[in-house]
Amino acid sequence: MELSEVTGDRLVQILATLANPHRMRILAALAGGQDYVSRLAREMGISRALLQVHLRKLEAAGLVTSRLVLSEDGKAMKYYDIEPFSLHLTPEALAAAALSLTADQSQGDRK
Amino acid sequence: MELSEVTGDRLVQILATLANPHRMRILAALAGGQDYVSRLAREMGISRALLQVHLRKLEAAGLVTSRLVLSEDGKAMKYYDIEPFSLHLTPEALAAAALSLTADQSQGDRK
DNA sequence: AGCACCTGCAAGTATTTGTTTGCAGATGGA
DNA sequence: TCCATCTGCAAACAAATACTTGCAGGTGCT
Repeated sequence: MELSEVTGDRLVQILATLANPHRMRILAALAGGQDYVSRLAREMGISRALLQVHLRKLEAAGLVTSRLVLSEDGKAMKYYDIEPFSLHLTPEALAAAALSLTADQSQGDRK
Repeated sequence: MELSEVTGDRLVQILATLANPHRMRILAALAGGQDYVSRLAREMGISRALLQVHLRKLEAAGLVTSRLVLSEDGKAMKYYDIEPFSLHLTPEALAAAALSLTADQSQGDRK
């Protein structure tokens, strides 16, 4: 995923997702290879519930992908992989992205 | 500012600061040249108080710098400039940054 | 003095985000 | 059956962020 391919709103979402210690560690762990939820939770020393919440955010932001895999012994395991990305943040790049931010509040109507 | 120069904690701070529509627009505006608070607020159509809050965050993250300038007509204006940065975010780069995240909670003590 | 500019900040509230706890369902093996 | 493993999620609470409002101080010009 490249910076030029994302809208301003999506970039905000991606950055907000990356801006969290837990999620940064999760990505770091997955950078070393795919893993499934329970094991990853054990390795990181955090609760499965908490990990799941963060994984959902990461997936919503498109930074990781998941797939359900049936292990040899019949257990259903959910594996997560990193979705490669390369975002080169510079003032100019952000300025370009800012152009595609949705209106919302803030602009146009000062009283 | 380069990615290799910042710690994981600082990277989290920087990303959290960038992950906001207002701040992204502010950077976009400043990318076009320095500006002072009141004028910038007018151009963006947001309140000065709100702008100041965001500018303080941007400055705390080291993304902009400020200096007080006395205009010809005696008014004290606070000018803000962008502090150039170039952060190339990739899974590997984040994994490296994650190594320098401070301990806090999350790691080491699963019960 | 009154108005138009410039600055700064804190208190209070609204909103969003993060975390825990608890429950539920499934499989395989002892 | 009971235990260990895997999954999922929502409700409730805690904490961090965002935003508004209101006040205060300054200069210069009419």
